[in-house]
Amino acid sequence: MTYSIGQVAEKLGVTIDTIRYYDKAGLLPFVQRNEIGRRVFTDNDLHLMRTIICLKNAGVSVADISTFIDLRLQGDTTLDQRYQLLRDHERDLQQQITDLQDTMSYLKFKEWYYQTATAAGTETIHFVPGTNEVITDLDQEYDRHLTETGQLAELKRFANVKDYRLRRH
Amino acid sequence: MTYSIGQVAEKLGVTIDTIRYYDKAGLLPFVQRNEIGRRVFTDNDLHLMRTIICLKNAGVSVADISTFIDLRLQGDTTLDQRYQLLRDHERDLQQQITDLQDTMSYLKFKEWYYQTATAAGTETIHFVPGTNEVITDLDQEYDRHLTETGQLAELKRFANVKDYRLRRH
DNA sequence: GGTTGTCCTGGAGTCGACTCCAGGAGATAC
DNA sequence: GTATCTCCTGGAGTCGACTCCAGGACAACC
Repeated sequence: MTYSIGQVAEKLGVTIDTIRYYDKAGLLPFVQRNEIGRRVFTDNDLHLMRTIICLKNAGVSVADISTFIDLRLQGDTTLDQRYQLLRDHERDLQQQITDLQDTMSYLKFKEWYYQTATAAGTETIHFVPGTNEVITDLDQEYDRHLTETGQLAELKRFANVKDYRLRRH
Repeated sequence: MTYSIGQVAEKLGVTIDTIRYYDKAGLLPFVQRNEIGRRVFTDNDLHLMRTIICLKNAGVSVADISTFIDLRLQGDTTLDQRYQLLRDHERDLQQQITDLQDTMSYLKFKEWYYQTATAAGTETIHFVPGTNEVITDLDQEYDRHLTETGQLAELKRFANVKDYRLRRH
């Protein structure tokens, strides 16, 4: 079973141009051509391309993915290098996830800020009276809110957010 | 207490150029100038800039952040719009986190693939004998591995990964 | 009064990852 | 036999978010 570039694009949810761009960039050296010069993709090629797309989703640059593909072409002697490369990107990815979770907890704080302000009809409930400055220890009030609604414990259970308050900027 | 652009850059961990770029882009209309035209930042400005940086971390574009700041300038009538805007970005952010977690589980599968291949000294243990094609139901073997090492249950507990196998491409 | 340091502006350049385009070639449909 | 479709190439253009640069101003120290 083989596929044309259009069918592959459809299957993988990317554009034809993107596939050609990846090919130009050296990510698809394994793809064969037919008599009239058109690309012919096998099921195995699709497997590999899914790995490429996965690495891309993990935030790996096209240049780094190219390195990975080169290693693959060199055969079994590079197995360990490829493993290490994936491990490195796993570390990056974990960092990205943690960062986004931190951002999420800040966003939730801000949502609480606007919810309470909307309820009060004015943002000034969060300001130092007579000024336009936000109360400095609004954190503590938010903590009380989290405790009251039983969300604090849940938040603290987040394995990789040791102290959400430290991370909330 | 006020700060110069250099001090703010230091405090927020961004470059001076980035701050000026944000100012040009309309993200910092609240920042005042002194007699000789230099920017003067207050503690309150820093608060706001942290929110801006948080939104940026959440993947919000500069254009969208600009909208948020504009709404803020319009006062209390826009409180609800600002809340909705944050909610929308929370949804995006949750999607991003879920996607990264899926990518992570695929990456872990690939690591297992290379670990076992390295242990065997050759990648061919994952190929259909006599070919260069990956065994199609390698998934199941990986499942067995996860079960044996007690990781499957843990993986399934991931709230937002309903079926990690569906998502692993 | 010269050097150094931090700031200012407008505008050009960069980078990654596409995305689009012109011009052309086989295959298929009517 | 011509219109339509899908494919090909090289190369130019785009987009967002910076990043850098030239040329200049003020302040502070020596």
